[in-house]
Amino acid sequence: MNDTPIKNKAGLTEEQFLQSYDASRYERPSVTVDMLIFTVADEQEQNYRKLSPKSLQLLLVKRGDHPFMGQWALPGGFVSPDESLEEAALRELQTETNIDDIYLEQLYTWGEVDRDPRTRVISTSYMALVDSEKLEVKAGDDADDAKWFRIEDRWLRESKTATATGTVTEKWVELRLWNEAEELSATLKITRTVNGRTVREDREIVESRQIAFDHARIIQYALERLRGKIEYTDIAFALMPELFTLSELQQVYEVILGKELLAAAFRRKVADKVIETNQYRKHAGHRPSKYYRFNPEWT
Amino acid sequence: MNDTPIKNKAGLTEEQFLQSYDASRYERPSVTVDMLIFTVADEQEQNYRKLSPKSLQLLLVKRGDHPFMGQWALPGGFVSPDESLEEAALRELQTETNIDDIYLEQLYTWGEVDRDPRTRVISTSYMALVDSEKLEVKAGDDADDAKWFRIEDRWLRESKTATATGTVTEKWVELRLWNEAEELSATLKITRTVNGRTVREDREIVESRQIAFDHARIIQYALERLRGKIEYTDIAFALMPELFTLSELQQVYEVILGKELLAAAFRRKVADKVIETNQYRKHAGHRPSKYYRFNPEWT
DNA sequence: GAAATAGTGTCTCTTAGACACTATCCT
DNA sequence: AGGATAGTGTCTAAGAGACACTATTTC
Repeated sequence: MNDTPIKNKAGLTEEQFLQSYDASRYERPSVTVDMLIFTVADEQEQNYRKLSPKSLQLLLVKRGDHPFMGQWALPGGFVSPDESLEEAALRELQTETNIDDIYLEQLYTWGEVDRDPRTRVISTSYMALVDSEKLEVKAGDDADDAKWFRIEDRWLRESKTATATGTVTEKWVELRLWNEAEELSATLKITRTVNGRTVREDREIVESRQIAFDHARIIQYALERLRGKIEYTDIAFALMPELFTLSELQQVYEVILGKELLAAAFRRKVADKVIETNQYRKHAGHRPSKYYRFNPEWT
Repeated sequence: MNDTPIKNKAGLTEEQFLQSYDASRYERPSVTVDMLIFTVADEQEQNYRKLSPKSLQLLLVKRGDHPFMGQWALPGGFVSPDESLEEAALRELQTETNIDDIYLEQLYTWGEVDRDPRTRVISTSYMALVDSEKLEVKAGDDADDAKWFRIEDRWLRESKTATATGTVTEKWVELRLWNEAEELSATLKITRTVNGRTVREDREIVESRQIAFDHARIIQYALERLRGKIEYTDIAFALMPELFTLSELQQVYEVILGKELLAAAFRRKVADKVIETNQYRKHAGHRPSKYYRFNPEWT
C-alpha cells in the first residue's frame, strides 16, 4: 500500500521495529482457562409412573497437589503460546469429557492479584453445556478425580442501606455442591452499590468449604448467568438430547430457574423454538408424550 | 485447622511447595486492557427553538509508534503485576480523562494468537460510560493524540444457508467512526452457526481502514452489548448529567438504539427509574420541560 | 400567531399468569 | 378403575405500540 515505509521516532521501519522488539521487557502474568461444565441429569426414579426428577450438575476435579490439595476445583489449565483462549478451553473440555460438539461461551475474566498463592494468575472462565445422555467423563487423566456435583444456590438474607449519594444492597448467598460421597459449600456476599448514577456489583467469598481458590465465586457467577440466559436464548437445548418431550424441556428450565412453571404458559413460550415429530414416548404409566426437536430456524 | 500439614506426592507441605514453586516454568502471554470509553454529546444546534441533536462518541488514540503507526486504536495498556485487571482499567481511564466516578464493565477477553504482531497479547476489554458534561480529555500524556469519534454501525446484507445439521447466517456490518478531521471504517462479517442444538457466533474483520489491530471487532462487539444492555438495565443514566429532561434521556436511548421512539411509551417505561424535581429547563423557544434525576431505589 | 417541544389519554394488540378442563396410557 | 402425565381453551391483567390531543413557552 505504501511505497516508502513509515519510520518511527527511533528511525525504524515497522519491519525493523518488530525484529528489535523485546517481548520480555514487561513482567507477565500466567493465563489459565477455567471450565464450568454443566449438565442436567436424571435422578433415580422412585415410581414406574412418575417422571424421574432432574438435577443441575457441575463437573469438578479433586486437587492432587498443593495448593488446596484435596479440595475440589474447576477443571482448567494454562493457555499455551500457540493456542487461542477458546482453543485452550476446547482442549480442556476434551481432556475431561468425550464430547466435541458442545455449547461453549466465555463468561468472565478474573484478575485479582492474589487469586492463586503460587504466582499471579489471570483466568478466563468458560461455560460449557452438555447433554448428559451423550456424556461420559473420562477417567482421571491427570491423576485427578473428576466428579459430578449437584448444584444449588440459595438466598440467605438481604440488607439495603441508604448512603449520601445512593444505596448499598448486600445479599448473602449460600452455594451448595454435593454428590453421594461429598458435600462442598460456600457463603458469598454480593454487594450492589448505587453511587450517583452508576451501579457496581461486587462478589466476595465469605467462607469456602472444600472449594479451591476463588472458584466458589466463579461458580456462583456462572449460575446467575445461566439462569439469566435461559430465559431469552436457546441455550437450554444444548442440555437436551436430540429428541425430547416438552415435559422434559420444562423440567430443565425448572431445575435451572429453581422454580416451578405452569405447563400451558411454558408450551406457548417454547412453541416456536421446537419442531413436532411423529414419535411418542410410551410405556410410562400415563398418556404418551410427543417427541420434539430443536428448531434451527428460530432466532 | 489442621495440625499435621498435608504433604503432596513429592513429600512437600504447602509452605514448602510454594517456596519451591518456579513461576517461570511456563511461557506467559502479555495481558493488556482495552478501554471502550463512550459518551453522548450534543451536536451544534442549528435553530434556537430546535433541540440540539446528540451523537454517540468513542474515544480513540492515534498510534505514535509501530505497529499500526498513524492509525487509531483503543486506549489501553499492559496490566502490571501488582494491580488487578479492574485497577488497570481504572488507571487507564484516569490517564485519558479527568473522571474517577464512572460506570465500568468488563466486556470480553480477546485471545487469538496473532492479534498483535509484536508478541502474544491477551486483552480484556472494558466499557466505560461517561457524562459528556463532566468530561474533559487530557492532552496526550503518552505523546499520542486522543480524540472523540462519532460512531455508527450499519447492516449491509445478510445471507442464510441451510446445512445438514442446522443453518449458517452471515451478516455483513459496516462500522464507521468519524470527526471533523478523520474518517475510519471497517467491514465485519458476523457468522452465526447453528449446528445440532448448539449455536455459535463468530466475528471476523473483512477490512479495516485506519483502525489498528483487531480493534474494529472489539468496537462493534461493544456497540452491540451497549444496545442490548440499555433496554433492560439502567446504564443509560451513566451517560446523563445529574439533572436531565425526559426528552434528553429519550435522545440518548434513540442515538444508541439507532431508531426513533414514541414519547408516550418511552415515558411510561422510564417512569419508575426517575424522580421528578421542581426545576424546569427554560428559554428554549417552546414549552419548558421538567428536570428529573435518577432514582437510586430502582431495581 | 407560529413553531417547536412537553406531556397526557386511550384504544388495540400481544403476552404471561392462572386455572379449569379434557385426553390417554399403564398396571 | 385410578393414578399420573399430556395437552388445550379461555379469562384476566399488564405492557408496548400507535396516535390523537392538549399545554406552554419564545420570538
